[in-house]
Amino acid sequence: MQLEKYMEKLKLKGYKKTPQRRAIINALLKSKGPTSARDVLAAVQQEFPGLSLDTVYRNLHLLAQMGILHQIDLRSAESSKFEIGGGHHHHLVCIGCGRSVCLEGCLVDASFLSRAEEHGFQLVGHAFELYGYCAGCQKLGMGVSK
Amino acid sequence: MQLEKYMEKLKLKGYKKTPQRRAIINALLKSKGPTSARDVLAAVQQEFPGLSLDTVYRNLHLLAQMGILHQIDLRSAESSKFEIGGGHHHHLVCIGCGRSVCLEGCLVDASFLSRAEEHGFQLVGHAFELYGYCAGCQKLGMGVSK
DNA sequence: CTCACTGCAAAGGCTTTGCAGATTC
DNA sequence: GAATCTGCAAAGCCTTTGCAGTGAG
Repeated sequence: MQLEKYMEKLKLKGYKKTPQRRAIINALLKSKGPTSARDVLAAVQQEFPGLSLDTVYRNLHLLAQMGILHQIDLRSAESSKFEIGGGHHHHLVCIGCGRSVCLEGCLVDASFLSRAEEHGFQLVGHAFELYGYCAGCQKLGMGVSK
Repeated sequence: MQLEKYMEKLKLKGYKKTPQRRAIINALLKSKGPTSARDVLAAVQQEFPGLSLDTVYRNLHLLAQMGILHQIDLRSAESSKFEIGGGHHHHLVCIGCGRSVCLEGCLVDASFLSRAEEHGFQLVGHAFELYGYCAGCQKLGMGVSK
């Protein structure tokens, strides 16, 4: 069970195990892919009706700071998204209509990782996005003329 | 001269060559790496004191929609950033202190590009970021304990 | 002369912060 | 009992939108 592992991690750092926190982490674990603060609130709503958006934000930042989750800002998104653990989802974002497609798999280049280590970094995650025009938008003449 | 090439591209699409537009594109060309709307405004300020932030936003979106520049939202940044042309800068972002380091070079994986094409996308750019803890923050005990 | 563009001002949306009370340990 | 955490409310920022006047073609 991942949930309790994370709660324990928080406790070790002097943070408290509150039911709200537990619900938020649980929502993130159940969600697949990038999740916004509002998404979390919605997911937790039925199990925890009184939870406020402020609390979600505060916990999201705390968890991100601890490396439990990392924040990724998708170009197409209207708000910041967070992703827990190691599930990698990369995106193909259309500049024309804003729609995005998920690409399975992950291209982690070993040379890049080693370069990160040269800088003394301890890596916890990454994000990769491709930008372009989808087929539909190209038909509408939005693409780059060659 | 890149500037006039872009202005011409705009004209072809029916957009007008305004001095404000020229100043904005010029600022982006001179800037190295990701630039925010406010950065552009500041850069243009001395050459074009009256330029408004709204105009910067509108032009940034227009240029992004045309594929002249692409928008990247860096996790560490407080606002959206735009990058012109094909100069690739990837980043190593510290979760602890928010500082980021530029990584030269670019890992464009051929298999990813071909997968984008399978979706019918016409690519114009991409962004890649690594998240972790810098040496300083690890010393402060912010890293992930093993 | 027409259509696009700019500035101004106001509104919108996401996110953060201050504070008092409740909760964990 | 002490320190953290939550909710509420308000403020802060970045960004977008409406509108009238200006400017390019």
